[in-house]
Amino acid sequence: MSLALSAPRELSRSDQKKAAIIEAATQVFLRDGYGRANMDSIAQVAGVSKQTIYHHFGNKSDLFGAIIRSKCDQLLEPLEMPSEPAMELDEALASVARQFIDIMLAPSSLALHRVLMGEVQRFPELGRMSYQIGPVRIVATLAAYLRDQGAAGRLDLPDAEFAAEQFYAMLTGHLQLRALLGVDADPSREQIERIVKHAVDTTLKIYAPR
Amino acid sequence: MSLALSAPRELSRSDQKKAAIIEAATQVFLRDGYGRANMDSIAQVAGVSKQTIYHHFGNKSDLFGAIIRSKCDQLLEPLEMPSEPAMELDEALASVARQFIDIMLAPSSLALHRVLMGEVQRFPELGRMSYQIGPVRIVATLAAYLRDQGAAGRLDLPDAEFAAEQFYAMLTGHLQLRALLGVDADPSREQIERIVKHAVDTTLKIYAPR
DNA sequence: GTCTATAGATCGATAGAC
DNA sequence: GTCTATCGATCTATAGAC
Repeated sequence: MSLALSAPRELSRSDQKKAAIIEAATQVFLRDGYGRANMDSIAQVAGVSKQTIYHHFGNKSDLFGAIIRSKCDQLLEPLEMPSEPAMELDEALASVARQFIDIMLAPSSLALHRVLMGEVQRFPELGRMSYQIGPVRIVATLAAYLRDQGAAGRLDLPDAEFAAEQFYAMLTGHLQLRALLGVDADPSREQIERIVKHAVDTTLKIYAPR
Repeated sequence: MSLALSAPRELSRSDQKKAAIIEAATQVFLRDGYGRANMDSIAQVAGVSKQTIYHHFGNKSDLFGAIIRSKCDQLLEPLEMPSEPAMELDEALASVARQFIDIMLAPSSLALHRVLMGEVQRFPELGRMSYQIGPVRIVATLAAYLRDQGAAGRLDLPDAEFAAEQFYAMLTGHLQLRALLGVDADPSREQIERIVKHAVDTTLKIYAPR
């Protein structure tokens, strides 16, 4: 009776376990770091046996690579530039700036960076990958927006890519370093707004059309 | 004969070994990270037995704290602001900026940050300490200089501390993140000069006296 | 494919001689 | 104070039953 029904709409038992392992491993690796994370904890959190993990992922470092990849994909999903021309330039930049800051101060984003930075020597390609998926995509998106504004005559930019990088740097600067070192991990809305306003004002002033 | 001579001018055998342990532990911890560093390697590099380490430092985490403290002290030693009034404002800022960048991209500085960020959960006070000794001191030194320039009428700053933080952020932004993630760890002189010039020009333009 | 049980290796810390 | 030798805990990875 229920034989044919379950085929297309559900993951197989095996794929369910695989997903559970990725979720559990993400949690444990980001909480404990690569070195202190152990396969027994991951198996316990995932509700599977250790051998099931080894069957699906081979070994600890491959499992680590898999969860970093999945986390990177997931973190940058909701990145959107304002496309409505109705929005004023300064409000559009401020809105993007708030988005960047929220992403970069999200607990899982901080945990990802912390874990990754401790392991760049061992997994150089993971550091490069997360940079490509994170900052590079953010800067490219912003640069494209700035270029459009330049073409429309609202800005005078010699190098949109560089301007985007510097905009990003002004936002990220102290907030991210502080958070990564565990100092003032939860800045107030006022602090954030001040930094956003400064970055937007500075960018508009420097690249104002003559 | 040589009995009284050696007293004041040399460290005792014990202190020599202690210094050797700190040097070896710094090297091993910064290279391998806290988790993968092991006491046997440290003992071997220092040329002492493991028990000698335990006698001087109690346990692994206390040894780690000791070497982080010593490294922090040592890294920020050569920080100087230009005090000669002969130097032009833009050249002075550029010279400080180059100093900051050199410090922050120094291999041992990067290694320190990487190791520390991976361990903030376990050693929260070490993250805070390194932030106080590093960025806070840098920003305070720069803010004092900017305040002087403001008092002399060469700048119009509502908040020297904030201006210093933003100057620092513009320098540190992408270079540090990239280096920490192992992407482009050795930027060219041209790249650095471009970032320095942009940070100096921006600061001077924004805070130009009316 | 999934489980239990365990091999094999590493490492922090200590005991005890000198 | 410093050494050698070793314990005991922990963890990755695998063997073998179902």
